[in-house]
Amino acid sequence: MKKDVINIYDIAEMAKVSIATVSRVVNGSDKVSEKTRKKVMAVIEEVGYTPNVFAQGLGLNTMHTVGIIVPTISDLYMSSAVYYLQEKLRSYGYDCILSCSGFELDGKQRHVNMLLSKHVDALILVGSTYAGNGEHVKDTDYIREAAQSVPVFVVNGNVQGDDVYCTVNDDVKAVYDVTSKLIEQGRERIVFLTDSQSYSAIKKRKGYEQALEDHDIPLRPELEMHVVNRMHAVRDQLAECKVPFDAVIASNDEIAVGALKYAFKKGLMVPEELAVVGYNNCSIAIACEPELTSIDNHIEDICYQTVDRLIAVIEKKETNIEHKVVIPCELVVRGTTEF
Amino acid sequence: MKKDVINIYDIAEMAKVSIATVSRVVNGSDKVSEKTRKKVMAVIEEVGYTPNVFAQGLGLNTMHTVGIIVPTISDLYMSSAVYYLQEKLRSYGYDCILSCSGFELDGKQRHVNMLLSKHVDALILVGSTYAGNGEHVKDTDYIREAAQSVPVFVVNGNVQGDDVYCTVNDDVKAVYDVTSKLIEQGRERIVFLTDSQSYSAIKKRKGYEQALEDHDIPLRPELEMHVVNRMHAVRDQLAECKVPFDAVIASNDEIAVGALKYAFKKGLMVPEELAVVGYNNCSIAIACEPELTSIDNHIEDICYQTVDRLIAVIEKKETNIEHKVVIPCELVVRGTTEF
DNA sequence: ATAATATTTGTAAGCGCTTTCAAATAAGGA
DNA sequence: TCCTTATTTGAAAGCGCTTACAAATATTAT
Repeated sequence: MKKDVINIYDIAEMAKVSIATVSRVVNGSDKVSEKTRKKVMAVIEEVGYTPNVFAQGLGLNTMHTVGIIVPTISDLYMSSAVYYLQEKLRSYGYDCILSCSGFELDGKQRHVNMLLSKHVDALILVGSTYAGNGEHVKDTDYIREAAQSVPVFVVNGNVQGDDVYCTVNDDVKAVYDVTSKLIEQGRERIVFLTDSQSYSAIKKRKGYEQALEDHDIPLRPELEMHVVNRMHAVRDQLAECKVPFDAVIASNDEIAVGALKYAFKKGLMVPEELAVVGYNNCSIAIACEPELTSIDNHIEDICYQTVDRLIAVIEKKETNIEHKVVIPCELVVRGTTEF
Repeated sequence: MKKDVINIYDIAEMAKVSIATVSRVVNGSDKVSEKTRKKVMAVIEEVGYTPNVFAQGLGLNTMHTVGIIVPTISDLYMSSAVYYLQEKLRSYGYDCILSCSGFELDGKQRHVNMLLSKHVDALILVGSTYAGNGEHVKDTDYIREAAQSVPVFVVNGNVQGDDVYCTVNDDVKAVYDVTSKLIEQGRERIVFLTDSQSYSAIKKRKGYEQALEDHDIPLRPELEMHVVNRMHAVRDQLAECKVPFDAVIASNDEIAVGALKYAFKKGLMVPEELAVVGYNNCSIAIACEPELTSIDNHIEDICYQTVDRLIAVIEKKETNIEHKVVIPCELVVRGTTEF
């Protein structure tokens, strides 16, 4: 099966130079006379030589690989994040090792350690750094610890630390704005639905609460609901809500569709009787009818920003890279609101 | 940043044994007396030693890593495949390097080579081995070539070759059955929608055509449509169909939802006036209203089957592993049909 | 108790590459 | 032309690990 693989010695011999010279031309660097470079390159091309990554790694202690940890990938938000991240990384010549850790802390911790032991050049953690009560909790200690070995980049999470870099959305503003818009259209009983206590969920809630406050609308705890991330469950949970409501803001599109299903079952007109706003603007948002107004978090921008800074950190050894970058969201208006 | 890393020599010294012994206990294998094993383990635990993968790789020429190549990951089918694959692989102690190659042949080829140069232990290709005219074409030559270096596993594609292993659905039967069911309910003008010429698309079409033939219904070419994989495009394309129709079978759920949107726009009753069947049974199938009847391809089973055989091949060096395994599909009935 | 055998441990030779340092060659100045 | 300096090359020492083989120790049979 394995076909004999040719190594640097073979090339050296064929090109009649030393292995050091071959190594130099392979790595582009250093001073090699144009003549010998051509000669060596010719041989390399001819036999199709690629250096052994292990040996290379042993020497350089890098494999041009970054580890990506997501809680799950069977979720449109996560999968598109992974897609953009790996695409951009590849454009810089880096591969990525993917790891789905689940949502639990110890899973994440384990996966971080596994990736570190693989000698990745950096780590990217996507989403869901639980923030507990809203404070900066020590659940993120393992991230800071990992950052002692390798720079860590957090997508849509907030972690402070020396070699930790975050890229986040301005979720507070996005939800504040859309809530305000609903209020200004005369809706006063706005449900806020979220499925987690993640950093971004907390920001979204803050935007919601702030908007109510600024418009002198009392906050009703019954309208701030915690749901599981499944459409039918959301639908049923809404059906049990005692207090009437005329709008729903959801922390992702799946939950929003659950709200739509609730309206459908109840026979409510959308958006007239119930306005619904989703989040992430993923493909599910246009699968339903009417199509979902959703807040687009520009995940593509977030990922590109993240990778750009990652490369800057690990390659150029730059030191003045921003530790936190905020990407704006954009409201995409469709049929579930009257905007 | 990088903290000093301790190596096998340190452990050997601390445990007062040779590095060979340390290596033995790390690799679990071989004969090491229980006493020394405990002693060494204690030291390892205490200082938290993990072997350097590069050095390990240099010796063993494996890194316990498999490469996964998907055309894209921002697609629910692909992302769940990746999810299940990597989950199962990890349970065997393997990591995976993910690579999104795009749908083009040369992209795939490039990505295969990149992964091979990373010394993966095996390669998994998901979906879309284009089959051209339905024959076994040489677009798959690069796969056979890759299989000379490392065993290759194809999920939902059909490639023959020495070290190539395939796991596929019985799509012919699934579509045959559902088409027959529609016909037996009196529907005669059934549209078949597909977005590709992939191996599985061809099987699906075959099932469709066979069912028509067996029920003496003439095949109408206008009803076999090739569409792009975007809901609105599908909707508009259906609107342009000159021939009337009363059922749609789509090669994935996204396309099926496009058909639903067509019905909605036209004011057609679903399922009474138009029945719709999707494929893959992904979350989008329950986002729409009525919810989509869809053929579940049991991607989880496919992935597990694939990984089980992969491990059997690369670890146990077994030789009588099946080269092709067929996983049955299951029709999940919801509101878009009258089954 | 001693020889013969089985078990455990250690020594040392790679694995393929990078890189320092010295040697060889080319270029420049007198 | 010969000597000094810049440039290009090569020899060799690792990087941290695995593993064949030899040495040492423990076990069993006689």
